[in-house]
Amino acid sequence: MLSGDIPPNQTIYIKNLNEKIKKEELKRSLYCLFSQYGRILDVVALKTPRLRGQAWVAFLEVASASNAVRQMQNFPFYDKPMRIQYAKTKSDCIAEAEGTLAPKEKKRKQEDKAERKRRGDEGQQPATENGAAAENGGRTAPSRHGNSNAQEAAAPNNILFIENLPHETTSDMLELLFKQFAGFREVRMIDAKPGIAFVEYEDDIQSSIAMQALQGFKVTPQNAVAITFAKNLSPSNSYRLRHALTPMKKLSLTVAMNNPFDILTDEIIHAVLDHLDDDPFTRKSFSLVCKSFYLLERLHRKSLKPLRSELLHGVLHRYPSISHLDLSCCPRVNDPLLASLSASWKSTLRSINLSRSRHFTATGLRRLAENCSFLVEIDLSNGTELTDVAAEAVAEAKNLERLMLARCKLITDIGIGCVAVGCRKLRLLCLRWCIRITDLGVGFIAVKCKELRSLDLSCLPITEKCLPPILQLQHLEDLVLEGCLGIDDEGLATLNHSCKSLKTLNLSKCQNISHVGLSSLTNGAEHLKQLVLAYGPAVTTDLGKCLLNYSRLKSIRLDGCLVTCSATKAIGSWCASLTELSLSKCSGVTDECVSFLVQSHRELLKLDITCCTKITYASIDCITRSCTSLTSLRMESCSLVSEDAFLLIGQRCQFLEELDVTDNEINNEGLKYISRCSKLRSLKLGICSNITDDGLTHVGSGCPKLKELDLYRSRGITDAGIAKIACGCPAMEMINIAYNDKITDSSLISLSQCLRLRILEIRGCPRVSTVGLSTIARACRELEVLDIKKCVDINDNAMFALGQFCQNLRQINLSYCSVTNAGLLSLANTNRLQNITILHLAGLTQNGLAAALLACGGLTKVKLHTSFKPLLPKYIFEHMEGRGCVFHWRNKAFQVEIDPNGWQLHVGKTP
DNA sequence: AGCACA
Repeated sequence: MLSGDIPPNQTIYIKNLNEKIKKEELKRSLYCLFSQYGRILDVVALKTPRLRGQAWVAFLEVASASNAVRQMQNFPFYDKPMRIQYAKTKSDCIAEAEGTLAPKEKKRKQEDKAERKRRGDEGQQPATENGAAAENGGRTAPSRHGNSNAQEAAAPNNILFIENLPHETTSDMLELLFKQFAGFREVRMIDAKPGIAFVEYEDDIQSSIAMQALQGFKVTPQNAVAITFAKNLSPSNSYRLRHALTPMKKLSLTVAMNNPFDILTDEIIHAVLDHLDDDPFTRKSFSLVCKSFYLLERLHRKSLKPLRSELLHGVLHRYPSISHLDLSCCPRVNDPLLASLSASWKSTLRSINLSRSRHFTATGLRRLAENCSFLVEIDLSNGTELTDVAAEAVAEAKNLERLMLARCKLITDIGIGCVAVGCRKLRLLCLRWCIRITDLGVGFIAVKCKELRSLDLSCLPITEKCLPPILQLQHLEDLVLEGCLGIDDEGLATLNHSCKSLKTLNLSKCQNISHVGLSSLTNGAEHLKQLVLAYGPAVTTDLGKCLLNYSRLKSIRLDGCLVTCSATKAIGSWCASLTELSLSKCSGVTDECVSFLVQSHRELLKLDITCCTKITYASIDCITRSCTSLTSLRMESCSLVSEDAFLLIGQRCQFLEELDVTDNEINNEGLKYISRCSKLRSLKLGICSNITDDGLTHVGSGCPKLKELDLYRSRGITDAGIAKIACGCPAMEMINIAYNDKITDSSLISLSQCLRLRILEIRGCPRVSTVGLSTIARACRELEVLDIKKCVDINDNAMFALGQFCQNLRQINLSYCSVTNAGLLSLANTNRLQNITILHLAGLTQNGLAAALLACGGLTKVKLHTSFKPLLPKYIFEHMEGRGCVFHWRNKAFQVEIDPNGWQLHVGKTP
């Protein structure tokens, strides 16, 4: 090791530091960097010819120093790898703390230094006598820096000296000003000397903070106060200053002078960072505050979602503590990359998402599983090329708790058998669409992995034969058997076990299971909370009665089922109340059913009655009367519900956060009432042709929290309505105003106030142009998804603006716009573009397209017109597909214009 | 490469 023969020491010695970094910054950064290993007593760095590029960090504990020597060895710090050893001698601050720093020793040290200096300087400086050299050096030092003693600032202390006060200032006035800061003690003024004052705080840090905050404060327009530390301290204060400050406090004080944030301890900053974890933008702003925040953020960062795999190599060393790696934006992840990341984050990596990545094999997975022994989660969904060898490699991850293998269609019972043997700690396993896995593999899993909590077996060719061991799992809470057509009533009747721990059961699309099978399967499942029976057999009275066995049931989804009225009456006659009920697309649901249900489930929070086409005003009356705490109501296409029903929603359901009334008869009066729901976050008003700007005005003034608004084909609206929305809903993240022919640039200009806008759909708005979109691009820098299909007046200039300002753009549909080669190419500047659709761009040539495709390095999905296929050189496809991009070809004919009376499009001929 | 505390 680099520490060589030097015995362990509380202090570490670091060399090969970047000599360009200023001393104070270097000390501060070292402090930040090393405080992860323990309490630091002092950081020493000097810029003298002999000592530049080196530093000492003194820890309270030897163990901290040892860890620092080992773990930070060669850590790239200001672009240079640090070389770390134990220090050869004891630091003075430690000797002082131990009470062993004798004055004698100090003197001896000084002499040593003088001696060395003399020897080192031979030939360059005339030799001087020992004592004289030492003393002289001490005295001349300040004058070298060009500061006379008289002008030199006093050392930081607890008393501030205030100058340039208006003569009429009283101590009361000053007290008011200075007592806002913690630690305030008193103001002292001298009658004979107007214009100055002394303000005392409890300690130097508190006085420093007040100084920072009030420096230059204008008491009157002419009197900006000047604050310095007081110079002539009373004897008691000067004693305090000499003895109360530990070396570390001195350091943090010097630091506080430059940056007020630096007086925060690392623990506090880490606690702040813990709360920022899921928001990349906040973290980014955080690390831009100052260099030490930047550094700490790097060290603290635990999750990473790189936009491209090429970028990953560069950050392997930058972020030493990554535990969660999301590679879902990286279509190409090869074995060497898996090997190097698993080497870098060997002891930290706990979770990795490879669900959208390809080009790796069992070899890479094996390295991952072997290196990262703390790995608990791997998402390999969509690994359609992965075989049993890959599953065998995954089985090396002995601590794995969550494994997602959805659509790994080549993996068989053999592969899953390896996983069962290797990963005994599995708690969650998703085998959805692993169509080669049969009863054998599933049964084996259930026998071996006793810790399983959650098991997804959707669409597997399994039968009831694999169920007995599954139902014996002691902790199983979540079982998904969606689309398992091999399981039927007859088979289920053979079961004699029940799973008591089961909390959620999903039997959607299980056409062969009726209430008979359901009760055999859930016999004794007294903790069942959620039941999904969507798209299954008819919901009959018997089924309804069967549900009565589960007294703790909170949520039922019956989407797409034929529901009889008597069945809903049975469901309605429970004593306990459901919180979530979905009846979307249930044919057979009438007002009578709904009324019955909601009257006995008054605690309902979420209700979905999408496409319950028979219900009317009466249902809405009943729902809103009974379920006043409703937070989500989805009722798209309930076309018999009359316009006055919507008033009731606004009057009675003040807690609504989500409302979908797409394709309903709602009018402005209804919107007026609905805008009383001030908690509304999502409002869908697509194809609501009765609403106009008046209605939107109400929404704009009543729903300040709105994040999502859908006005697709709500053809009564104009720019004036959008202006009210833009003004009243600053939190807006997603807006759809597609196919509204009255919308112009003016709407886009108003929407540019919504700085958090992420998704903008203006497809088929023929009157918007480059001007409007460029304004959006300049203002809404978080834009991720943009649909401008058929906006024929949008041209290259708008693309230039997007390329310049919208660095987060992920997805764009440009079909039928007036964009040409140059505009398309400029989108490559956004760096993050993954998904692009271009059918019919008149100004685009094959060379322009080829150049743009190559330039947009992060593309994962490209939708093009078939006519381009033979025109592009073959190597383009090879190259793009090699990078992980998938091409989708469409052969739609050129569509000329939008039918002003509806959404049927005239189909014209190709140009 | 270089081990100090100003």
